Amino acid sequence: MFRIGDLAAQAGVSTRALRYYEEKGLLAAVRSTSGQRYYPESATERVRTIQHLYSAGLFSQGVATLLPCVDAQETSPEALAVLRTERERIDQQIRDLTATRNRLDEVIVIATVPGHCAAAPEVAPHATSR
Amino acid sequence: MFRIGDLAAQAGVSTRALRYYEEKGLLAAVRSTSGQRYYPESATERVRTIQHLYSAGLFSQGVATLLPCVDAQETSPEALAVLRTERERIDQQIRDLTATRNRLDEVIVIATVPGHCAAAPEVAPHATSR
DNA sequence: CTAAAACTTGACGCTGACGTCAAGGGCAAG
DNA sequence: CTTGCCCTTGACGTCAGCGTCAAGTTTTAG
Repeated sequence: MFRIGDLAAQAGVSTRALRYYEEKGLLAAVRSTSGQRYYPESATERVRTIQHLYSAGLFSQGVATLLPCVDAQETSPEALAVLRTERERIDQQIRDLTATRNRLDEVIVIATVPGHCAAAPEVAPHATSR
Repeated sequence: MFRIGDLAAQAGVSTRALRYYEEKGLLAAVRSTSGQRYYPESATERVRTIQHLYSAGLFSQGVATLLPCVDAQETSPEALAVLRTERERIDQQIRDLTATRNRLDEVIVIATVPGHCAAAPEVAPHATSR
């Protein structure tokens, strides 16, 4: 059983974040008689999952809905709808990011390759160096 | 030459956003003697570019640095560093998002396919229905 | 000319995931 | 027992990209 500081160190987040997750119903903790939080080993993994979902653009509400599915394999029909919606959103986001990345790559190539040619891709026919 | 309301409608953003972009040095406007803003046709495209960069996770400062490169093909060495840093960040973000999407897909499959089997992928050998 | 619509600057509000004090309580070591 | 670190709740602060209201000016339509 970890104390909050240990879990924070393990998972690489702040104790404030962990209390915030509890407040949002994302992360439960066993309390000692004096009120101190204790977490099982599995909490580390759960915190990482929470972080992933957050960084995928979900809000606390969405994370709260999807967490039971992701780690307990229990999927309510309501959650399934959220799953599909979020999946689509993430997929779209990936497409947008890929497009933006390609544009940046183009700019980088133009900036680094001296003899650049905007209109013609100028790809080597069938044999590149190495 | 568009007025601010026209440009907002064309680009699908608010007038507030356009003034904000100007404040951040992302979008210049010609001013009439009375102070009203006028934008060239090309502003529509520029606004879309700004939106793309924002949605890729850049802050105003980063957008301001990269904009001259993206639309004028002038890349300072300072900007090139930002380009590469942001490109890496976006690339990492794409990898993270893809991983998260795959996890969601897994949950969706488990939730929708009745006879699910966690350990074995159970892919049909070489002939699926339809 | 006049009224409505669109524009101006200025400034405060909002949202979300925390950061950061503040003021106190708990607990193992010497 | 006391020192010192870790914990508790509570509450206000932050940051970024705008939303929104206010009060006044300008442009456009009839």
